[in-house]
Amino acid sequence: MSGIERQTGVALWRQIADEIRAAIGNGDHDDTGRLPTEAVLAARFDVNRHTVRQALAALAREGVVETVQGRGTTIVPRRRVTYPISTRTRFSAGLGGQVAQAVTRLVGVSQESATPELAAQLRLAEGAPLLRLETLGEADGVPLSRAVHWFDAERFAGLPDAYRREGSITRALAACGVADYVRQSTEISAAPATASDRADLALQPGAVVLLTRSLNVDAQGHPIQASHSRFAADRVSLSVATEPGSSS
Amino acid sequence: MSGIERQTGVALWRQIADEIRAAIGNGDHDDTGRLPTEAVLAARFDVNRHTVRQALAALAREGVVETVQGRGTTIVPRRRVTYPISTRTRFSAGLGGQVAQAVTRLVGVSQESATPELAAQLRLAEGAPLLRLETLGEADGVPLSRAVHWFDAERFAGLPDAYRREGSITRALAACGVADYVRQSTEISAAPATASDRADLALQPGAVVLLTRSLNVDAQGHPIQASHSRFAADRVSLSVATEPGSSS
DNA sequence: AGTCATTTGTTCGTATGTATG
DNA sequence: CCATACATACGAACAAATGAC
Repeated sequence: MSGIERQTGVALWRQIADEIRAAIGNGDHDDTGRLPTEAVLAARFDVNRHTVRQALAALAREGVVETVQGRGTTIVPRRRVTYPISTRTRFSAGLGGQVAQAVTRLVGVSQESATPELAAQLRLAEGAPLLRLETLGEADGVPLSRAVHWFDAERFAGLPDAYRREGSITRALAACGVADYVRQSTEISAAPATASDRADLALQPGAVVLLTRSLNVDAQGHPIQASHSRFAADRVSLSVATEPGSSS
Repeated sequence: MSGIERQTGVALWRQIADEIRAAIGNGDHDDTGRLPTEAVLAARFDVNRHTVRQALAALAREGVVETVQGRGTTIVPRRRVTYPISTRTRFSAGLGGQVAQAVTRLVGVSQESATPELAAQLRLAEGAPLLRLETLGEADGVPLSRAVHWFDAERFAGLPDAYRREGSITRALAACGVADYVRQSTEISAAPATASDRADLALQPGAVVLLTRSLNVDAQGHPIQASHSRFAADRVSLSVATEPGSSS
């Protein structure tokens, strides 16, 4: 069972590159961080050595591995940031300690009318005006997530200006009179990265994104913010603590 | 910005198929459930109509769309099962109401020694004997998830037999003296489906899996079960409720 | 019924990419 | 490096089915 298939529209060298990248991501390698030789890989995947070389060349271009003549191919170490999901979910604070600098940048502000789904979530009339903020989450200069946030445009008219002043949604909401809010629900799925994901998050073709749809409510339990986030799955994992007292 | 790229090792028709599949998954289509004509899609992606046809043919083979001569291509309605993650996470019960029949099948039992990570999670000595159960979760005959569960082999020696009698981990644990348990933590990530994922979950090449690593503890807070699960991302989404009183 | 525009299905040929040995 | 076999992509036709008039 070599695992790769022909005539699937994906070139063998790319399938092999994807398998090796996934294996590296799962930590399936010995302590040396050394990949098997090209001849061994060619035998394992049941392809010609040329094909393995093409796969390794692609991974080297991505920066996943490094190949040196006479020495072999070694894995370039990389780590995955864990993003906690709890009642207190906030982007920058959640990454604290794992990275030197976590920032969210505002990349777009617009107004649109509520779809049925968003209206129901935010308890507004269908078609009600919504404020739409697009943000890019980065850690140490590496893009981690792209998100779209929707707010009641009437209640939060001053939010974009506040965001530009304060530099975070939490502080911008505080400036708009929301002293506190909690994450009520999060729905998580995953999908292949789209072309715009690849552009915004600097991903390779074949990469995967983690998708979340979440709702934040204020202290009175009234919904204030609906969000759709897209995380680079090879750089982020989500952590859910399900302890009864997790609200503290 | 057509979004697709040439010479990436992924055939254009497959990139287009992936884009269309993702768009359908995101609900980006009008109410008619009708796809644009081949000519329109060819113009949008800036490719020949043949190439679009190849992409649509692949999606039709997957069952995502249906094409009729003279009429066009329509989306085959499909829904995604939502799997709730909470302190009370149980496979079959969580899907109740969404599907007619949810079952977990035991597909493998073996014994192995604890890795450092598993030993720390289960509070056992490194190398301690572990019971390893592999299960396949299905809903209405469609495979949804594949999971590996680890238990202390000494404490739960009778578990495999109990599972075969009872047909569920929850009831098997009850038979082993664990009247109740709760989900303590869940870590979620995503990755391209591996070859064995595709085989076990009947996935197409290019499919994506949602990965969870979780820990269950008994009423005294002592860890009893560590699990690694792999969900078919196009058939399952995970739902996290983060309400303070969600333990009920 | 028939006509028409629209849309998918099929068949040529040609050029380039992929994979092997 | 080469030669060979097959997959991929394009272009230009024409055939066949659909739905509306």
